[in-house]
Amino acid sequence: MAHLIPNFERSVGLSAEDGGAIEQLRAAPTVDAPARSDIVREGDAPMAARLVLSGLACRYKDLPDGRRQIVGFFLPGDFCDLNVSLLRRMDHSIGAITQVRYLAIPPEQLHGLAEQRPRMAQALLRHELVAASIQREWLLNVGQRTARERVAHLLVELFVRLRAANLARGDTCDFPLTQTDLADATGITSVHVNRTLQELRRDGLIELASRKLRILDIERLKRLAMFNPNYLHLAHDGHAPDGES
Amino acid sequence: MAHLIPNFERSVGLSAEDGGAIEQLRAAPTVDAPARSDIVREGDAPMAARLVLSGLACRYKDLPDGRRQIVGFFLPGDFCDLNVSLLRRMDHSIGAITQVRYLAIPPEQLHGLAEQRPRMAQALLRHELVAASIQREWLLNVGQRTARERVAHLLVELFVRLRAANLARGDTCDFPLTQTDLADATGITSVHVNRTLQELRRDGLIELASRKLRILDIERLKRLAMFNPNYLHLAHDGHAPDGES
DNA sequence: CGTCTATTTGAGCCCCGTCAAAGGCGGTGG
DNA sequence: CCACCGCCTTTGACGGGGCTCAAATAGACG
Repeated sequence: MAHLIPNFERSVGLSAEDGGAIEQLRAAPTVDAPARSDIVREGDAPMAARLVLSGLACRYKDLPDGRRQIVGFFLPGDFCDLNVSLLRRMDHSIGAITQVRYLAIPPEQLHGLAEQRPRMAQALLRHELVAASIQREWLLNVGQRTARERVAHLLVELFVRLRAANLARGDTCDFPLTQTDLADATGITSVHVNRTLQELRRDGLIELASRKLRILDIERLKRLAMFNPNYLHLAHDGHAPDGES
Repeated sequence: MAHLIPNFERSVGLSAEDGGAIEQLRAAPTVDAPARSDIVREGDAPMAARLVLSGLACRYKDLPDGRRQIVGFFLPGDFCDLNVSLLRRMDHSIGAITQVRYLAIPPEQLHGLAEQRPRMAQALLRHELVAASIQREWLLNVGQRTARERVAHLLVELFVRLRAANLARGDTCDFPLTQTDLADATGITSVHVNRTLQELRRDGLIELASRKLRILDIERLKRLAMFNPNYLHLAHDGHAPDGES
């Protein structure tokens, strides 16, 4: 587990001197959620912020008749619902795709941490801003791109994020999403996701089988998806604290 | 203009005792943007947070080939890009639908305010969380609902938000959006928006003409749209400050 | 009263959804 | 080691919701 917290540090832009903050976080209880279980349901009262240590989770919303939209994925190092104690009811659900291990951080601990360590608070806020930016790109994806472009874009995004989290090796990464998951995330049918994936395979862009994704031609895939990495804000280039560039 | 800042206070959940903070905000320069102009372009370095005083603005993203997705609307009292100084480049654009008057608040002023007045900081954070929640509902809207449902949902949301901002009279409100705007916000074609609006009119649900919207049957419209108001978090029911309910 | 933008209408068709069933694959137990 | 089971993937036929292209009409504004 030790290697997973650094993953969070990087994603959040903390340097080693903030290690003490990390130590405090590790005091929070670790929880395991089985694959395909719900971690939080819409309508619940928010109980804790969650820091994903391992596994893949998603945030989703559904309609009374069963239609379901995945609105985001949580990779190891990602926070769910950081500031959730400011709102009374959850407006979305969180589900585990694979088995998920996470830290359940009580609101008081989070508040205390934020007050003691302003840079930590800033880093957490930044993390939320990036999440909101990704949400916007998804809306563009679902609203404007064709099925091919949508699937390609999602694959590229996940691959880039997994690589940034050190969870890819070369051009390959684990890929636990089913085609139904991809369908719910892109707003197309699982049947059509299947045909779209076959096209991408036929065009020599990807390999995808038995939960492994291999990107054969990332440049062509990015062009097809009109992928502009800016929205991920991967470079930590905001206000560099204390003048260190 | 005096009546517009209270509109912001309510939307953000501040009580009268925070009036001093409001006064400080009014020190920021007021700017007018002409209708149909861009206020911020994707790729710009973020310069200031903006508090809309009057008019209607939107946040949008576009693709290299011209396709465009509106990802949110800013009503009077709404903040754009509150914490934008934490990210180096804008990942989206902001455009004025009508003429828009806003306060341009420099980052330093905002930071100072947040430090002096923790309740203000909390209120601003809450505002951002609600904006993120609305984004998620939009993704559900565009990803899962049919054209009829999408348009109905957007109309209900805008009406409810305008009413909450005291910008509706009875069942009627100003509605400056063109059918092209509605199309860009819902991910359908303007031609199809037109036909969809005609259906809603034929079914006795709305009247919409010459920039005026009238809701004839809000309950039926909500049912059609599967509108669940939770996501707007309109009741200020988070941490009630200092025990006042 | 001309110009510009927004709305409306029509015809044709294609992308993607629906429904249904078959096949593959991993896990489990006998 | 095989048989079975559940889930996921794949395939086919068909239909329809929404897109495209194009042009006509209606309003807004000077």
